[in-house]
Amino acid sequence: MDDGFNLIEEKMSALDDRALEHVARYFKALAEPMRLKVLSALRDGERNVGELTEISGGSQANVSKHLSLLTQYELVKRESRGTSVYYKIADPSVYTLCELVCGQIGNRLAEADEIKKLFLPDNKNNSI
Amino acid sequence: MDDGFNLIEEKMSALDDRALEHVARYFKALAEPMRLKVLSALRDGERNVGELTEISGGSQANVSKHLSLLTQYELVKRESRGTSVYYKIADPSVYTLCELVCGQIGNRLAEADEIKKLFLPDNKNNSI
DNA sequence: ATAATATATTACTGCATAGTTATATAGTCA
DNA sequence: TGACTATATAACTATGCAGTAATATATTAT
Repeated sequence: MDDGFNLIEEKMSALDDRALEHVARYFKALAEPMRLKVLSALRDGERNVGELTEISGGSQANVSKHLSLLTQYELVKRESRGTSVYYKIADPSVYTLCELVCGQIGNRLAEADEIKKLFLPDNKNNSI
Repeated sequence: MDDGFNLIEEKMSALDDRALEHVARYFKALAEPMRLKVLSALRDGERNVGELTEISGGSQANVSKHLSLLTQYELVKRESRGTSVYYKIADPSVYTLCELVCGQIGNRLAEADEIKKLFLPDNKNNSI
């Protein structure tokens, strides 16, 4: 009984709750279709808010809010240039995450294969 | 203008919304500290609900609900044995995801390093 | 059958947040 | 300066969901 509790306590000490919350928060940033859409649009390079709004099909206000959140979580970087604001990926390894998830889902879902391409390196046939 | 719209439309066609929602849903499953705790507890092998409840420090009902969700999303597998129900990881690549995120956060947060170990292969010093 | 234990589920509360509309801020150009 | 454009923010609504308390279901043992 006592030993059992000690073992548990060790586990708990390792599981620093504050750190776990950070990890969860990061996943949460990726847990929104619209944000994934924005991130996918940034795969080929920077885009300003207007472009992202058009590409995503969302409202300007909504896209701006999502970009604000992504900036807070340091998934994207913000650069104001002239009257526009350009965003770009802060760390490309975010696409590795997306690919992994697509791969996992792809095991049970055929449709996931299509979006997997979105997070993979350049298609080469950007014109088509 | 027309060409611009076509380019956008191509992007949109590629971004199958339904598929994006699946990816988002998967990330959402990982976007909860308690669920991460449970997944981390399952790293060394299967556990029943009672053990997971004790390890996580949550209530039985809450842990059960999280396990139900993780089962739905096929992150864990459920096996009823006797009066207990045992859960185990459905696909170990979930830990790759966690490690990646810990790595990204670790770049800005020292505390993330500790939990990174939780998602890495056996510590060997399980007794300590 | 009854009791005891393990797990799941229901009904509920409170909080976080996605999306909208309207407005504010900031940069550019006349 | 004032008009114009791009982006951000505020106030609001609606929805989802984490957590709790109580109850239901199911398995085992007596």
